[in-house]
Amino acid sequence: MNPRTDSRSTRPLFGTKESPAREIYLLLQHVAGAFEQELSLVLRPAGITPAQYHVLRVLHSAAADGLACSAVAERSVSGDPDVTRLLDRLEKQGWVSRARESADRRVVMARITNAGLRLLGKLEEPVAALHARQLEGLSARQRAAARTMLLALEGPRLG
Amino acid sequence: MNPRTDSRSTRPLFGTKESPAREIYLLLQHVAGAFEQELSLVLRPAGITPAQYHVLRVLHSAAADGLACSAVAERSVSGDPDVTRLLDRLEKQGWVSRARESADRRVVMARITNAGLRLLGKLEEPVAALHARQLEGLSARQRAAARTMLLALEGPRLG
DNA sequence: TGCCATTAATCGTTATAACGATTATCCTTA
DNA sequence: TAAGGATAATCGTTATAACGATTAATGGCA
Repeated sequence: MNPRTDSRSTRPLFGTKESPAREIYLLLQHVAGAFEQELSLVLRPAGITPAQYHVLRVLHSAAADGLACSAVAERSVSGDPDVTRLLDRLEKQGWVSRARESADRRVVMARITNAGLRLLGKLEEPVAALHARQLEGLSARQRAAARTMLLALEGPRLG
Repeated sequence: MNPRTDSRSTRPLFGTKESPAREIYLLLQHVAGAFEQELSLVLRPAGITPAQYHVLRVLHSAAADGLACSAVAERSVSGDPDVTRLLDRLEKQGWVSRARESADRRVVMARITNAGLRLLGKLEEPVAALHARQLEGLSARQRAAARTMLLALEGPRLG
C-alpha cells in the first residue's frame, strides 16, 4: 500500500478533549471516509468511483425499465447535485445508456448496459470481501445494533 | 431550506435487497454525508468548509506552539492529501499564519491567529447545537454504544 | 567531506463537486 | 386554448479534491 493512503492507517486519533457529541461526529466522519477510500481503491482498476458504482447498482436493481435521472439522484448516497455529469461519464465509458422518454419528453431514462452488468459481476466478489473485512471488528449482535443506531440517526431527517 | 439540500431529507432509502454488510456501509455513508452537509450549512456564513473548520480546531488545541503541516494532515479527518492549499486558503482569509522553522528548515509551522480564535468562538454555539440535534435520536446509552462501535470499526485499521 | 536515501512541503494538472441559472416540456386553469 | 407555474434535465462557472512529480533541506555513512 502506498504511503499516502497508508498514512490514514496510523494516524493518531484527534484530540481527546472533544465534546461527546463532537467526538461521535468525528469518529463517524473518520470511519466513513476510511471505508469510502478503501472502496475507491478496490474500484480503481475498473475506472469508476464509489458514487458511480452505487449508481450502477441502483440501475441494476431497476433492470430493463431504467430509471429517470431524478430518481437516480434521489437514491444517490450523497444526494448528488449533478447526476447529469456523473451519468455523462458512465455513458462515455459504456456502462449506461440514456434515452429521452416519449411519454413525457422532459424525463431522460438511464439504463445499465450489458457491459455495465458484466462490470458489476466482476466487482461483486472483491467488494463483498472488502465490506466483510471492514465490518470484521463487529460481532453479529453488534452489527444489528449498528444498523439500528444508524437508522435512528438517519430517521430524524425523514420528517 | 432550499429545495436542493432539502431533497436529502425526503429521499427514499436505497434498495432493500442489499447484503447486510453493504446496507451498513450505505447507511454509514448516508448519515455521515448528511451530517457533513448540515455542518457545511452552519459554517457557510463564516466562509469555511468542514475540513477547514476541523483544521482550525486542531490548531487551536495546539495553541501557540503551532503544528507542522504534516502533523495537521495526520490529524485531518480525511487524511487530506493537500494540506498545503487548504492552509493557503485559511491563511488568505487571515485565520492562520505559517512560518518556516529555523531548527529544521524543511518544516513549516502553522498557527491559528487571534482572528481565527475569535471565529471559532463565534461558531462554537451553533456547531454544538447542530451536533446535539444530529444525535437527538440516540439515548445516552445508545451514544455510548455508538462510540464503542465506531471505535471498533476504526480499530482494525490501526494495525 | 561528499554522496545518497529520506523527509517536508509545494506545485502542475486533471477530475470531480457544488452552486446557480437556463432550457425544454408539461400541467393546470382561467 | 393561451398563459403562468411547475418540473426534468442540462449547462456555465468556480472551488475543491486527488494524484503524481518536483524542489528544498536534513541526516547517515562511506
